[in-house]
Amino acid sequence: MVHVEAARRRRLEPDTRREQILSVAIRLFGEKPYAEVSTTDVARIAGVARGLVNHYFGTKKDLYLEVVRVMLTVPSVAVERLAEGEPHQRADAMVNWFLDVVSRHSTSWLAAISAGGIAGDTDVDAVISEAVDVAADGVLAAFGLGDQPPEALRGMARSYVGLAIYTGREWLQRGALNRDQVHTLLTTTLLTMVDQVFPQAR
Amino acid sequence: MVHVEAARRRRLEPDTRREQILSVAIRLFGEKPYAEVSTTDVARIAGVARGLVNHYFGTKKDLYLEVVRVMLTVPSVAVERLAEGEPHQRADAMVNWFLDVVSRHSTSWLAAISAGGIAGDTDVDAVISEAVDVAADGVLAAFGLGDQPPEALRGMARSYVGLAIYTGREWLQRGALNRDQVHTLLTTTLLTMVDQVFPQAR
DNA sequence: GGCACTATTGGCGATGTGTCAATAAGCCCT
DNA sequence: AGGGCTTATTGACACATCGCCAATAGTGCC
Repeated sequence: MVHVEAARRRRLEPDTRREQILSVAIRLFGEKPYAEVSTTDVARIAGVARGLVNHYFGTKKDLYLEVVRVMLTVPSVAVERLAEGEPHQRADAMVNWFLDVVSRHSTSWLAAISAGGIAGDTDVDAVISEAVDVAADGVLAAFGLGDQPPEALRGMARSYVGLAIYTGREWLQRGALNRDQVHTLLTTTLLTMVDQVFPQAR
Repeated sequence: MVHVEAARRRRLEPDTRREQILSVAIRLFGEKPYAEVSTTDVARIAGVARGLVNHYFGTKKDLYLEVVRVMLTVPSVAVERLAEGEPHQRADAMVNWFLDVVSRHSTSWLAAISAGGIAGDTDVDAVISEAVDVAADGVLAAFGLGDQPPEALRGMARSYVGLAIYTGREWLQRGALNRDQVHTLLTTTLLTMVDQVFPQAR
């Protein structure tokens, strides 16, 4: 006779348990949109009572914010290494780096990006906006505009990042563009913006 | 003594009632994000039983889709009028038209755009994506590339629209850019893309 | 004025979420 | 080894929202 264990309750280190639940949440939110993932699902798959999820992460949205944060956390590159050579080379290197990162984590990246607002949700927007800020500052730094940039300049850089994001989706999600096309589009526009647009925001 | 009417039930034409409820929904979804608007709110403000909302619009998301559709429906311009003159003039006219439309309906436009996915919700994405398609086709038409464009070209045009959207937010929501700066950014990048990027997608 | 059509209501059942007191797992100390 | 204590974990309660549907009552028509 098979011995059916009554799934005894196990007690883990808070950090361990927290991370375990988080990994389950990352997987689920990567598969289905926010509304279609219930904390009950997360708890059940993690083999845990639903109350525990709330205990560790507070509200469901808090958990989701944590997930998006992780998904958008990108191996921060040594930006200094990009800030070398001709402008054309810098743009090329930066775009390549972006495309590498994005294509490597494509599914989770797409999920996180298209989380752009739980229909305008303030908190989620803030998290994404922060990630965009980091990327934009990276762009500016690569062209030696990194220290104390005026707000307008940062706005323009963020716009460019927005273009990169949108074009990335066009490549990875829609499949309307291939990597080469995305590459030319992004390098070309980046160079024109650095040359002709950025100077307008002194 | 004040005569307190017992709010008698009133019977309207289905079309009228539907539109009345829809207008309330448009207002509410323009003010708060999706999750913070309940069909109960909509019904109460419309002075109607909640069941009626479901009766006319089906599910809550269906109602929301309808709202986003209306918000994104833009006075379609006579594109032909944009397709005149030098490329620089065409770009200028197109960007100006976009900025006019967007600034006029700024609040509802922002709400609809930042609805970009109820965290990746498929249906909402489809509606927004459709609006982007229309705009992208407009861009192509303005430069005489409108008939039977290859999919890659449409993808590039959509990317540009994505840039425009993102830059618009940077202007109207963040306030990091002023209209002039947005204008130069969009015209400059549009011209480079038409000149140097679009040709790559034959 | 009565009747039929149907717009409108109100309540039921199901699902999901946050909270909190009760429970028990596992370590420490004797 | 065993009893006690900390606290990780549970389970249930209260509340909100949603979709659905039979019952109700305006309103125009004969």
